[in-house]
Amino acid sequence: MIIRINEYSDIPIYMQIRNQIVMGISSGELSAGEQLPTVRALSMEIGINTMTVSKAYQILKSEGYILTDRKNGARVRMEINQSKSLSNENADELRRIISEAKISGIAKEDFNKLIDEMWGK
Amino acid sequence: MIIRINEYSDIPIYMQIRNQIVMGISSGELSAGEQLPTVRALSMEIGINTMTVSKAYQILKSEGYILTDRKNGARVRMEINQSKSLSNENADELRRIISEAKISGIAKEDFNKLIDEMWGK
Amino acid sequence: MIIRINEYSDIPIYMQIRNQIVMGISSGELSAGEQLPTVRALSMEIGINTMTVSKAYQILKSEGYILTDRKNGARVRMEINQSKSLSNENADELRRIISEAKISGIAKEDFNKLIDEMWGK
Amino acid sequence: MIIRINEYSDIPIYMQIRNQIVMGISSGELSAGEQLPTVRALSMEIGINTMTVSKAYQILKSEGYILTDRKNGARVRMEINQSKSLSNENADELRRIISEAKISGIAKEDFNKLIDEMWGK
DNA sequence: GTGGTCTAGACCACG
DNA sequence: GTGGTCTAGACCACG
Repeated sequence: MIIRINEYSDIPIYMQIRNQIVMGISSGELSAGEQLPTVRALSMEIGINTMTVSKAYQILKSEGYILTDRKNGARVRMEINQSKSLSNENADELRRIISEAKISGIAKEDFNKLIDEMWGK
Repeated sequence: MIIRINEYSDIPIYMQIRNQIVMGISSGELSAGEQLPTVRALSMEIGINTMTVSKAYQILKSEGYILTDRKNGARVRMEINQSKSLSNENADELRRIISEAKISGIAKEDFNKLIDEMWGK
Repeated sequence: MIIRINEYSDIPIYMQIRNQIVMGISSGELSAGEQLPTVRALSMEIGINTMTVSKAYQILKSEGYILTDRKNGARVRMEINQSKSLSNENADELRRIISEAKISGIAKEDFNKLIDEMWGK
Repeated sequence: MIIRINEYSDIPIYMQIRNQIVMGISSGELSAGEQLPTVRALSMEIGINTMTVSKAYQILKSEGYILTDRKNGARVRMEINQSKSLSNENADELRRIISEAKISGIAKEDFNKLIDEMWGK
């Protein structure tokens, strides 16, 4: 899995890493139980500090997406907690995005199509 | 229109103001041409620095949502640019939210229902 | 409130800080809404790096014990979530401690007295 | 006696082994003088490095819980030192746990009941 | 002035 | 070899 950092983004690097790994898990690009690159390997690959990668991994761990053990590094968790609901933050964000979509003149059916595409088959 | 600030949110206050005004425009609570409160009035009402409100208005202006002139203060723009598409940032955010929704076990039809509710009739 | 770091402890410094603040809240030494020292002030006071203090505060924040805002720094949260149960980790620790207490020959009534003292009137 | 290792726990494996053996002694599952499995046998059984098991046994020996000799391997000590008091570390941990229990809204009588259950009849 | 982010570099426990 | 911890120092956004 390739992580791409946008150094000009307002989103902190550790959060970009976190987000891309979550999206990789969601898309199936990273499968349950799969090994993630080591903190050192990933930090060298994308040219950032190990602390920054480590912070991303710790967030993913605290969110229950990955597990780390001392021997093997980090792996995607086999059973991720299925809350079956959006976090309040994500719900707020979604409301904001929908508001902006409506103002920009996107039709409801086009927005639905966009969601379908992003969700995947 | 009432603006509610969460001073402990990770979202900067100026961005909370900006977001709520955009959502007000989108919902129709703020209509085209409608006068916004002055920077001074709004800052007093929500108990924050005028600079913070001013920053929110500047962003809204640069995004094309409002117009300001010295005489009349700020007003909702009559014709907001209808790009008919999401910004790259919003598209990225939407992808992230959908990813997290999928991992959390939300069914596609339930997500669609949520979108419908948020979008409004 | 005075924070004391034991540099020889196996417990990481950020965790010692976190623990002492939690105990301060529990004992009432830190009351709801009370201002915590700034990251910089506390790090200077106890002679450690700001990052280490910052990590302690971030953990306390994520656990719901404190709130931070950009203007005023960190404060004890007014309503802390009342789960009314021990975490699994704390329950495991408690079981281990009780086992060791029993082996060391502590009588049940003496252990109860110890709990009473620690709990406070 | 069955040892269960959680490879993802923050508690080092050697400490998990140490803890479970101490709890086994405390509960009576391991009786005074009873033979422990050899380092080699236990390490194979739970699928970990012999060094890790060896470290656990060394700690148990230094704490006075077991005796080792080349001929007979490790055995539970006949008379374990009865200090009749908690170690400083355990007392600190207990204070921390009680603090968190109080904050989480657990009533004193419920905490006492929990202690009773964990202590056993 | 406040917390948040990031780096370069170091050391350590674990296994 | 792995992640975890910590430092000294810097810069930044927010308000």
